[in-house]
Amino acid sequence: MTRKSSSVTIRDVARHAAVSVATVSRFINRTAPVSQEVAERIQQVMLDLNYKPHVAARQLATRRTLTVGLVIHNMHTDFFAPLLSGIEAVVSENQYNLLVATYDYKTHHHRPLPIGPHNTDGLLSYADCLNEEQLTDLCRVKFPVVLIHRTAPPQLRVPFVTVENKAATYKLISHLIETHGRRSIIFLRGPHEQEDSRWREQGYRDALEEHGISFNPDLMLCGEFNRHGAYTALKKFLARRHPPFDAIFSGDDDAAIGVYKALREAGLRIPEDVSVVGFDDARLSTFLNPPLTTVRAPTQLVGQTAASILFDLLQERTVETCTLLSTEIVLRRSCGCTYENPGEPFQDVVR
Amino acid sequence: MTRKSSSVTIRDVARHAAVSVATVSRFINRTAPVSQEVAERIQQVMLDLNYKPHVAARQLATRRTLTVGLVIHNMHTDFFAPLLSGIEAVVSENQYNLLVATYDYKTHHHRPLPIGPHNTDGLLSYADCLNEEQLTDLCRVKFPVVLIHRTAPPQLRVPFVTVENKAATYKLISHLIETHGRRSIIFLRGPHEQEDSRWREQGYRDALEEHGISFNPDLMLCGEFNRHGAYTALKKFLARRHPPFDAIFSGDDDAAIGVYKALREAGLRIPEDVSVVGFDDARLSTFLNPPLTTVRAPTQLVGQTAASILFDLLQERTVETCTLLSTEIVLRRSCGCTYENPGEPFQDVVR
DNA sequence: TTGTACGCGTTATCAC
DNA sequence: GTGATAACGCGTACAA
Repeated sequence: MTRKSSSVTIRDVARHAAVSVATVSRFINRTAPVSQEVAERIQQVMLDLNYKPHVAARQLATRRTLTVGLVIHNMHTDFFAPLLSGIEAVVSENQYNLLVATYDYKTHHHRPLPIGPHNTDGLLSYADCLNEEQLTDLCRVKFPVVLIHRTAPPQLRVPFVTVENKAATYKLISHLIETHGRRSIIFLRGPHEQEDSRWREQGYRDALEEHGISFNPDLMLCGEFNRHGAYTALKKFLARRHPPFDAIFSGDDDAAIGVYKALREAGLRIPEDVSVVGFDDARLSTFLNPPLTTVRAPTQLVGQTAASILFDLLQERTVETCTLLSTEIVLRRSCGCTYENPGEPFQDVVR
Repeated sequence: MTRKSSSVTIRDVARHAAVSVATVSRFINRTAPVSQEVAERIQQVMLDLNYKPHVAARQLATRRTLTVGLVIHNMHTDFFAPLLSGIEAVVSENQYNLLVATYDYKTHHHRPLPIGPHNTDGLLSYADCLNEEQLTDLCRVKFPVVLIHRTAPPQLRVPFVTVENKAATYKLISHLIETHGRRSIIFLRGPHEQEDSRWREQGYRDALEEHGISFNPDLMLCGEFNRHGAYTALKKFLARRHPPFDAIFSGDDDAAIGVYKALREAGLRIPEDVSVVGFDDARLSTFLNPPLTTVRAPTQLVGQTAASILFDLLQERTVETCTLLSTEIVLRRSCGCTYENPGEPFQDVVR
C-alpha cells in the first residue's frame, strides 16, 4: 500500500542521523544511554526536520494515552469553573492532557461512556454521573477512577474526594436556631441521587433534633440545587396552605437565588421576616442582596485533590480511599447577622 | 516480540464470526455493504466479546483523532463556563471528544502547544493565547483553527467568532451622557493585547467625540478585566490628584466588582455620585448592589458558533471567515436608571 | 460481497 | 551502545 505521508517519522530522523530507529527512540525516551556524539546528531536532525513523535503510534505501542478525563453532569453551574480549574492545574503539571465531557447515566443511559479506557488512562467522575454498574465495569478492568462529591460503593474501594456536608449544615442550622431564634426552617433539598443533598439533610435533621425541634416533612421541598427549581418549589409552597416558617436553608447557593426572588415576590424581607442560608459559597454569593450566609466549600481544592489522587493511582502509589475536605461557615447578612461595615461585601465572618 | 494483550481485537471478532477482519471493519465503519446474515453474526460476536475498537490504532490508520481542542488563558473567569458549555454541546453532538488546556504564549512561551495537530483534528483558540507565529505555523500545515474573541491576522484567513464591542460600548457611553448627563467618564481598559479592550476603547472614544467631549487620558486606567486589577487601579487613582469624574466604564463586569468596592471605600454612592457600567452581563451582574448596567454578550452562543464553524472546517465546507455576534445593552440601576419594581433583579431593560 | 496483505509510526525485544 | 525487526490494532487497496 502506498500512502502519502507528509509527516516526518522517526525513520527519517534515523536515516539522516545515520543511526537506527531504535537508537532514536532510546534517545527520545531516555530509555537507554546513547553516546554523546550520537545524541547530539539526533538532536540536531530532529530540530532540522522539525520532527514530532506521532502520538497515536506511541499510544498504540505503549498502551498509554497520557490523557485523563473528567465526566460531569453539565457545565452551567458555578461549581464547574473552580472545579475544572483545580483539576487542570494538576493535569498540566503532570504533562497530561485533559478530556472533558458532559454525561449523565440517567439521561444518556443507552449511550456508551464518552470517556473511558479507550481514550484515557484514568477518569474523574463527578457526583452520580456514572451508576454503580458502570463503576463496577471500570473497576473490573482495573481502570483508575476517582470520584468527586460522592462516596464509593462499599464493595468497590475506588477513592473519592468530597466535602464535609453534614457537620457544616449542622452548624449552619444551629446558628439559625441559637443566634437568630429560628425554629421553622424550610429545607430545599437537591436531587435525591446526589449524596451532598442526603448529607445536608442529615445535618439539618440532627440540628433540629439536638435543639428539640421535631422534623416537619411539610417544610422539606425539592429545590434541585438550582435557582429555577428552587424558585418554582418555593412559589408552589407559598401558594398553597402551608405551615408558618421563619428561615430557609436553600440547599445550595444557586438555589438561594431562586429563594430570594420568590420571597421578594411574596413581599417577605430577608432577613427580617425570613432568614436564608445556602451552601457552596459561590462567587456571586457575596454580592447577593443581602449577602448570603452560607458554607464555604473548597471546590478548587476538591478538583486539585481528586486529580492528584488520580495521578497517584496512575503511578501505582497507594492512595487515601476517602478524602473529606473541611468546610466552614460564612456569616453574612441573610441569616440576620450584621456587619460592622454593612457596605463592604468582601468582609466575611468565617467560622 | 511477544506482548501480552489483554484486550479483544478486531481479529478475535473476525475469527469468532468466521469472517475476515476486513469484513468486520467494513461492518463497523459502514464503509461498504455487508450481507445481512454476516452483519448479524458480527454484531452478536462483538457484544459477546465486549469488543471495543482501539482508538489509537484507529487514529494511526486513519490519521484522524475525532478530537478537537480548546486553548484558553485560564479558567477562573466567569466567562469560561458559558463558553465551554456552548462548545461542549456542539462537540458532543458531533460525536467528537474535547480536549481543554490553559495556555498563554506570553507566560508559556518556550513550551510547545499542549494541543495541536499531534493530538486533535482542530483547535479553538481564545483571544490572544496563541501569537501570530503559532497561528501561522498551524495554517501552514493546514490545521483547522477557529479564533474566539479575536480577529485573524489579515494574511491568514482563519475564521473567527467574536462579539460586537464597539457599537455596544458606543451606545452604553452615549446612554451615560445623554440620559444621565455624565461627562467625565473613566474607562478601565483591559490588557492591550486583548482585542476586546481595544474595540471598547474605540467605542468609548467615538461616543465622547460624538458628544463633543474631549478625550482625557487621565481618565483611562488599566483594570485588567478583573476585579482585583480594577480595584487596585481605581484605588490608586482616587489616592492621587485626579480630575473629577461622574461615571466609570469598568471594561467588563468582573472589573465592576472591584470598582464597586473601591467606590464604597471612598464613600461614593452608585449611581447617585458615580454611574458604573460594565460589559459581558456575567451571571452575577444582576445581583450586584445596585444591579449593574452592562452589555449582554452571548458567550454561550459564541462557543457554539465557533465550534460549529470548526466542524464545518473539518468537513471541508466553506465557512464564514468573520462572525460578529450582536450584543445588547442591559439597563439596570448602576447607571442611574430606575426600575418599575426595584426589588426584582430578574427584570432587565434590554435595548 | 468477501478475503489477503500491507502500511500507519512507534516501542521493545533480542542479538551483537 | 547499537541495529534489526516483530509487535501494537486497525483501515483499505487490490484481487477474487
